[in-house]
Amino acid sequence: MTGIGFELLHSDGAARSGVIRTPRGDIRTPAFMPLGTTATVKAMLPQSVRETGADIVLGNTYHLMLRPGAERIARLGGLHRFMDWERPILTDSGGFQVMSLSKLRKISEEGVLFQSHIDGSEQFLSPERAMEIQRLLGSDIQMVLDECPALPASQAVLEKSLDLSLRWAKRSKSAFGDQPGRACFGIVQGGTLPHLRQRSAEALLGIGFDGYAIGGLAVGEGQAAMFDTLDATMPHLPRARPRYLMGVGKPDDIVGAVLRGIDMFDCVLPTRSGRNGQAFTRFGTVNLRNARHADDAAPLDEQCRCPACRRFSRAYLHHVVKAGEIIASMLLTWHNLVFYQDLMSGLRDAIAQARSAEYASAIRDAFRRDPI
RNA sequence: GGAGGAGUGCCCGAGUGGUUAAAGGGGACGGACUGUAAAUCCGUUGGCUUAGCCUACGUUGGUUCGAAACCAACCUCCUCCA
Repeated sequence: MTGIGFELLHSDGAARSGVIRTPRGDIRTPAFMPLGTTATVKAMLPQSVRETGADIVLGNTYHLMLRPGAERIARLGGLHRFMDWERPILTDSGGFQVMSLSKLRKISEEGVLFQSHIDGSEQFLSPERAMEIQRLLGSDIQMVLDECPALPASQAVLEKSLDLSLRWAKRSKSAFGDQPGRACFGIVQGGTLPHLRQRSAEALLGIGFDGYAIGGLAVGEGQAAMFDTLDATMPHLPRARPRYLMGVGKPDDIVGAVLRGIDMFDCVLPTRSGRNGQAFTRFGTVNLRNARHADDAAPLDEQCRCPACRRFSRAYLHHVVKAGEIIASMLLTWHNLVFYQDLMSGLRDAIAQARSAEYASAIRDAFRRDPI
């Protein structure tokens, strides 16, 4: 294997904790990876992102291809130096944009023709080009180009989509080639259909990847269906490789997935919700826009270590959210990333102590309760 | 003192006879957000016994089948002239 190392440290039922070792640093798993789609974790300085406990962040092939351009980033010394994040970076391939920008693209066997959402220009992304871009960026973990279908979808649609994704996976792996110290992950698709998930996983294993992602979930199927799909998929993934549930999720989604053996997560929620006035806390979600916080001198969570909680009142956070001040985005993003990272470290500890089910149950309860 | 102009729902502001409980914006209140077209988007915002009724467009009175809209007087504000 030319990629990266993965060391399992503890397991507790299906849940496991470990370390992914890369030349740019270790990634403690289960890991939450903040999104830095356009070469920035929005509203955060890289050093602050690190201080939340993040070992790795994401970048995005499609977005960076459009602006500022992969070749430009390469000329400027690569994505790590460009965005001042010297630790590992995982790049998504643009597969998610095949769904999220579905009105602005055409799929063919060869690849995806996007109409740029920025200036309308045509941009062609093939599996080969997606991998070339990720190599130019200097990505440590590169994702194959896939098609992420929205759910619900018919079996015929899912099957056709899956087959295309598998052909693209093979081309992606081939284009990835041999990059010492860097990894290439395959992406399992198949909607919520167990037999398709199995077929996808087995085909990807046949190609051989450094890690296996599960894509196409949390796209409208609901949590129960998502968990069922995980239950059906996990047995077909090798124990010795990292498993990455793409785009997930809410705290209780993550906890449920960790219990099922997932090692890696990414999601816009902590950052986007932070910019939209919502905080994730051990009491559940708190909407700082709500009037009930206006006179509340107490911190968001007196036990939280983040600056928003240590130095400001709920009343202040409410005020800056309502006033649309930039510091509101900064503070709530910071808080949410700290919450997510502490959630992950709590899970890692719980797994090491063989009490992950208990920990998970507490998190689920918090997010069922009305927020305080 | 004279001549013009204006007063609309929490605020600003459209509307000059019926399709107006009254556009639009803001504010307020609430909701959503899951590999980021998102510092975004959506809903509500007079009252009630809510398929309806009542109260509302400075005040009062009038014209009309019908008035936020037309007329008169009054009140308040603005501009210009003396």
